[in-house]
Amino acid sequence: MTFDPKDCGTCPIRHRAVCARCEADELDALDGIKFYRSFEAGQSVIWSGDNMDFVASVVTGVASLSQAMEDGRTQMVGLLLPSDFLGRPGREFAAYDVVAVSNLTLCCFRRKPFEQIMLQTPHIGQRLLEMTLDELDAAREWMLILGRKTAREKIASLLTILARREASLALQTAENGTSFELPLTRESMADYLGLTLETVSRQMSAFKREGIVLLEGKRKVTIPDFDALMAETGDDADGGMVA
Amino acid sequence: MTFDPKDCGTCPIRHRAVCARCEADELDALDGIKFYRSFEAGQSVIWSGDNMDFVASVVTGVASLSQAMEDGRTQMVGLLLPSDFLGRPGREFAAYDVVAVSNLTLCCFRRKPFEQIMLQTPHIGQRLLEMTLDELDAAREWMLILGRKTAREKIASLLTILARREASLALQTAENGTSFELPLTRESMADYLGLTLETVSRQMSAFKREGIVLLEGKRKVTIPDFDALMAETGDDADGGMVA
DNA sequence: ATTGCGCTTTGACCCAGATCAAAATGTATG
DNA sequence: CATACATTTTGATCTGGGTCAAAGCGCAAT
Repeated sequence: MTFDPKDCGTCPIRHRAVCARCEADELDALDGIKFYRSFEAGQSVIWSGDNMDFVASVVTGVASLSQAMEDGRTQMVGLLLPSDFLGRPGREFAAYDVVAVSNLTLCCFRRKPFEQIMLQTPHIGQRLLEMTLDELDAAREWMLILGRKTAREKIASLLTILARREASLALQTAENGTSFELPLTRESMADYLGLTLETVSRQMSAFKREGIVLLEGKRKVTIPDFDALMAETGDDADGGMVA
Repeated sequence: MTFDPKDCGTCPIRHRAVCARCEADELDALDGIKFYRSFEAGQSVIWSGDNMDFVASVVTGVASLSQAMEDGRTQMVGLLLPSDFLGRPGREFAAYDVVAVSNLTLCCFRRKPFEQIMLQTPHIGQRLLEMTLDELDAAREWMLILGRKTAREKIASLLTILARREASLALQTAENGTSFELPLTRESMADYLGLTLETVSRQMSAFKREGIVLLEGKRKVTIPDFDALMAETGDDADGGMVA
């Protein structure tokens, strides 16, 4: 099925995005205020403090939210994958720097009318609440990673998270281990984890040396034994994230 | 005005909590499923993984949410002050350890009926969404602190946050600087900031020695020059948190 | 093929904060 | 008011990850 921007029925994130619970007439209302925007890998979507007159769903690709300190230190505070929501209803100015980590397509809604529609459409607010609560849980797991884990555990945790997301969004798990395209550069990984890119590189090399991950080229990652990787995250064995 | 548990009109968090936007009849519905619980400083409210059949608003006092790793490392991931919401509608088991940091009073709602009422009362869902978005912003500011700030900047940031909260909840700023009761032990501060308690103590001593904060006893904190403290946080001078 | 450029790897060294240990403050209890 | 226990402070030492520096890739453009 190819994606026809005119028809939400063909949209790849139709049943996971903020519009997931909408009925046909509700989709029509949204359709009237929506437009698509695309960005190439590396491009900036918006800068913190800029006026932001839209909110959006990530349709394809990956975007990062990050905060910068004036001396240049940077911390990624959000990683948006397909179906994730960008922006905050009621907020006029962007709170974070948003960058297209890979090629990116957004389904944008003009903010003011979106807020209006939201008032009349409980389904949207309900879904947004659910998504926001999920993001808050993810942020809290991330805080444990940032505050208490070693560099090695941080890398293992990130790979685990990416592998799981891949598995949930995609295809099937090949028997010979999980395998996916790393959407992040070493620097982005460092910004995600509160490390330097050198430390990220060293730990990746260590995992490669130990056979816990296999690297083809710089970006293709294969995890032959997912449990072995999990054991390095420092988390409970029983995959019991957010119990 | 003294607080009469029978009458939401006298409730100190009436216009900030999850029920802030409720009309009289909506409050009545909530009233039918609510009950109060109190905890002494240090007591556990609930353990991660426990069955949690209520959600709640903090009425008075302070509670912490934290995550523990099996080897004992602990990271605080939420600090709930009066009017903050505890629990997640639709979630059966607690995701975090919740501890009463100071003496604590909760206004609890039985979870199942609360979820029911929420479906019929957009005002509650709307307010909860707003509060959750605020918490997500706070979590993201916190992630910058955990990932990129020095110990000194972390302490300054925490004191700034507490002082600001105090200022917003309370009275007036005395001309001779802000002053408040530190609700956290050195260990809790360490858990909040991803440090050890020794490092927290050393940095507090340094600020005291430099006259940036004044300590009476172990808990009473006075900040003679708020801008001087702000300058130590590493944030933009123009107080422009979450722009 | 060669140059250039962005990204990654690797090495050598250093330091902020962790760890280990002890003393100094409270502050409850009998 | 002495004892016991929790909390905090301070000191001495160690180390994981940061910093600085220099090679190694790929890959695109000429």
